Amino acid sequence: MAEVTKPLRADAERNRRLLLDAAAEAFAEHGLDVGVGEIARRAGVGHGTVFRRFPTKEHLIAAVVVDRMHQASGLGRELLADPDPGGALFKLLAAMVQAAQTDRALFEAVADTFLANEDIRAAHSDLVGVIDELLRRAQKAGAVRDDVGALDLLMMFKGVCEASRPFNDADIAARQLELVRAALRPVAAADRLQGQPPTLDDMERAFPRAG
Amino acid sequence: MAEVTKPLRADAERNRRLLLDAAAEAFAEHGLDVGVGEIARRAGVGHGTVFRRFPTKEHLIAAVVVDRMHQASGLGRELLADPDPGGALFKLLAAMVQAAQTDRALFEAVADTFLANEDIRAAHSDLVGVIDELLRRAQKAGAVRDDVGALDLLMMFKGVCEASRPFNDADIAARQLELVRAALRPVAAADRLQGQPPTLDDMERAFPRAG
DNA sequence: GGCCAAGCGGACCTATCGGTCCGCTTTCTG
DNA sequence: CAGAAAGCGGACCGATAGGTCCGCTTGGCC
Repeated sequence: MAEVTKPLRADAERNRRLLLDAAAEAFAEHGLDVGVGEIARRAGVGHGTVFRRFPTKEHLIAAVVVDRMHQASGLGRELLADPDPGGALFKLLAAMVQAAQTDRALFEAVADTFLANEDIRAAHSDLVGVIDELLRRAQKAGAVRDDVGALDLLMMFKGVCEASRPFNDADIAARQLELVRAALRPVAAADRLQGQPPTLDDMERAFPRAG
Repeated sequence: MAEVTKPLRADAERNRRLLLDAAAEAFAEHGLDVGVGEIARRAGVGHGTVFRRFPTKEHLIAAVVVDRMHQASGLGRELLADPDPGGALFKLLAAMVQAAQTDRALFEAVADTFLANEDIRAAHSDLVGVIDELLRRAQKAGAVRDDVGALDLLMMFKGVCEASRPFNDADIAARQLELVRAALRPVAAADRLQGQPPTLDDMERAFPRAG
């Protein structure tokens, strides 16, 4: 996980970025099944180069995923300063939904096998942390019911992405997000959810550490 | 689309069922990427047999999907007689969520390329029709906000499935479904959704007919 | 019971994928 | 500027997938 990376040579670093971008683009267009060859071609490098930088294809995917997650948590941190707690939370969700519409394929990766990857786990925990802060702020302000947790939110977010993905239509995604908003409105005591919100531990259980 | 199928020979018909069941099981366990060989082995037939009955692997997948969709719309029709309109709607959704938790992989298929398959399209339209009836009943009874459509529902359903899938935990899925229920509660005029519910035509646009 | 179409299954083909290897080139350092 | 280390890329490999073919078997009908 994020070793002490000695600096790459200039050309190597440049190619690394080219590859990450090309990979993100290729995954967005054709799903995770695009061949490494196609990615290399887009990046304008030999496909041997891919495997020197990323030991396996999974490593490459993981690197792209981590990249995107960092973007999201970065935005989330900025939004912590937003004067409108409820609005800030939904701004983040909206941005994530939009990003996800481009990077559809990556969410497959996160969900399926790759949470076994330590880098992704770390980036994911970080993101959950940020969302948690935004959520608590929104709850304290009375903008969101207080019987839901960050993971509930993240799951609903994922739901919106997956549900609206095939339409590839921003309006439809926005409509679904609006329904999420409705689901999150404060409710009468009688309508509160049973049980506790899922936790990161629940996820750990669902994704046992590699091995 | 559902040609006038001349009856199969007895052994062929038996093998067809064996294959469909084996395929459903294999897809559930290992995702859509299981080899045709593995499916054939489970069914206890040679893998050449698979390709005689289903010209390509996609046809096999489509057949399994159609099977499941018919089950859902069948249940939906029964529920139309349920004295509690709101409850009936959610009973169907709950059953579908549960089924989807087993047949995770199949939903991939529906979403991605396979709505290009005519059989699936037909089964899907039928299911949407049933859900639409159940939904209108529930709306007329005041159990559900009336600014959502059947496809809104189906999308949220899909969202719940996808979101809770990796947890593989019925409680978590139920919790998400409860949040959907919250989203569907009647709302004040000010909180109504903008625009119209998505229609089957929107889907047609998103999934152009094969060609 | 005998004939024949329908069905069967596994050997086989081909394409493609992830991944390795090695001779050549580029960058960095002293 | 020169030598060494790092990087490069494409030929190559093995595995595995979906799909075809054809000699043999089986079930259905007169």
